Amino acid sequence: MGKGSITSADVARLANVSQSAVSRTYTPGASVSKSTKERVLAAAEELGYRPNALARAMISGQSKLIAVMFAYLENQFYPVLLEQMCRALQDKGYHPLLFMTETGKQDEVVRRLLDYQVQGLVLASATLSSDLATRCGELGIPVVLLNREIDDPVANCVASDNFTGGKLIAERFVQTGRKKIAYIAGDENSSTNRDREGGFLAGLSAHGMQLHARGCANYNHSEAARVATEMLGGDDLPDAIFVANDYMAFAVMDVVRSHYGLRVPEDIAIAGYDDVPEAAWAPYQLTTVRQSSEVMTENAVTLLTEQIDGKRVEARTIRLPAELIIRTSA
Amino acid sequence: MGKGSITSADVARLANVSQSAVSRTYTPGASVSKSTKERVLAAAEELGYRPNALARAMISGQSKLIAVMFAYLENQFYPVLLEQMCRALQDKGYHPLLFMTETGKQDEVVRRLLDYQVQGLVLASATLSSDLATRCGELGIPVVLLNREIDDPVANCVASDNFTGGKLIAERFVQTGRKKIAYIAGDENSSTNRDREGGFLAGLSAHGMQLHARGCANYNHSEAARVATEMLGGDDLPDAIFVANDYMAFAVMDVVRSHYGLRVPEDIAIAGYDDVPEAAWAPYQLTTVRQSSEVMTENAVTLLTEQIDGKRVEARTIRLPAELIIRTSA
DNA sequence: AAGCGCGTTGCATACGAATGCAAAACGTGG
DNA sequence: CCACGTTTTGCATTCGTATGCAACGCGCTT
Repeated sequence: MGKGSITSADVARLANVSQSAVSRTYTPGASVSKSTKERVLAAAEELGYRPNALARAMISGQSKLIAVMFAYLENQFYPVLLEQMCRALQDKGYHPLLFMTETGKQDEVVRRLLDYQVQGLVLASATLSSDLATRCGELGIPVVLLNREIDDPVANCVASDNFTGGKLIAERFVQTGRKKIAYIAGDENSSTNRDREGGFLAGLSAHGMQLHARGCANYNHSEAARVATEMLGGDDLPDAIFVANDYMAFAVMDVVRSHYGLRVPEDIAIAGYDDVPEAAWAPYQLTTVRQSSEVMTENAVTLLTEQIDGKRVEARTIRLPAELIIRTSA
Repeated sequence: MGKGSITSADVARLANVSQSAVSRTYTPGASVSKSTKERVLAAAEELGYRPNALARAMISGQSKLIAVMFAYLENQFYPVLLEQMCRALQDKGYHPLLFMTETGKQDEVVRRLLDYQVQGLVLASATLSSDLATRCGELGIPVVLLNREIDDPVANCVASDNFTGGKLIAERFVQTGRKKIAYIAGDENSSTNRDREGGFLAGLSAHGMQLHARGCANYNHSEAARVATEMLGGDDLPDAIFVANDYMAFAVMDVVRSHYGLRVPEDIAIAGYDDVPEAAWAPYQLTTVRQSSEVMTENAVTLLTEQIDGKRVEARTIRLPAELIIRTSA
């Protein structure tokens, strides 16, 4: 940097104005006459000048940086979310600083992210610790949890109505005459799993039914395959399985068909959650609950920017309506 | 920021030392005695002090920021790459600033990214313009192109040996007795497509064969489905199709089986490129060419950091060996 | 005890842009 | 032509940290 970079002072010299004038030219709403502005811009153009965002951030306290944390990107729901989040932030003039972090090493990561004076924090992947969100809240930087809810009053949450979503799947199973209904859970500690399972069980018991079998696969593809293999290994097979997300549901369907030669949905109905793009693909045609990543992103960014701009202080939780997408798998 | 933030001066006051001493405590290799270092760290701990990375970046010229640009994340190869890139950069003390950008709006994005004084630039997705890389090279910031090659002397490139990869697929088709061989291209302007297709054609003509049909789907899932539908609509069907990447190959397989009721590989062999995780899933079992995202990432980060640290000035191109992964689709 | 050298320390300044304040330029009306 | 109000402008300072330089202290030698 040191050598080649052109500073506002350089531009000022060339344009025969003060450094302040240059600064004001690039500050919307500042007091500069049209003529000096033009001269500054011409000089800037000639030198290839661009204001140093870091210096600007220091003095204005506006880094325009937003930290975005994900635990993993394998589940296809998250890349989509990330892509949209990125574009939405860019459009509003913010810049996403991306962090990937498994549970456990979060403390270090959060410290480093705070070093960069980020103005907000977006947390995705259901498995991130939540007292971390609390800590940031204390420091006064707005936090949005995506696809996860906690009762902490400092964190904003955007999630789909997982309870209702689970219930919709239960009703679908019941209506299509399924009797032996199983559930394969995601991460037991996540709010998404808790709510989806809660809604699902509530839906079943509303019709006087209860779970036939249950397993847990931690939102992991290969674990889901293993759990499904076990679940179908006995002789009292389920005739329907609700899998806590699409990504695991794909693994389950693969086991059901390839390993056990069973048909979906004739022998077993399968349902997932998320409606990732792959759920609509021919081999799966997965019945699922849609979580619109566009809508989630939009809401998250709004919550964040409102707090940054000081338009609102208290955190909010937005629960988006669950929409059942019926395809052939159930 | 303004209010709550604790500065090195605050720590200095509490520890009864100068601000310099605090700074030196956090600068590896600086001259501080053990005793003052301890006092500083104690005071810092008490106040919850952390050095401001932005201020530090300004003066040292080391922002420790790396810009990472992707055009899209739908093709599952890219999220995997991104995740690994992120972790690798984090491990080396760098922080990825993520930008999503379609071709066309790149200029604006690049300008904004340069404002943040990034120390390096990673470009992924085969469809990014390449004179952009040139421009950054001129500004003296190292550039690495992932999964794309250009002949510009300022840009580092890391890609698999796409030519050989394409050739391997051709040989596989020939060896398994395929006669009417088709190709579905990705983006015509991308080096990946050029090389894969080139290698593929070379492989065919080495056995005195030539292409039976050709279409282009721009690395896009739905376009691939459309192109496949057209290609199989006539009465002189191909008996093998090489699709320029896995992501499109899935769409093609879906059309082949669901829309036309043909069997893979009995009626038509299908091959892809990338070996994304989904290629190993039961419904696809796709024969493909592996590009190891770990190895690509590793090489890219090394190239970048070497140039940043000034250990090397000239750019390099690394071509990773192509590995044929044979599954049941071909 | 004086002299030398090395490891520490603080002072002052720099990085590059934003901004409060006062001075200067401008424009208007009397 | 002057007085007054309204922009425009520049000066100086600020953000938080790093670093060259000079001063300092300590231990060791002669």
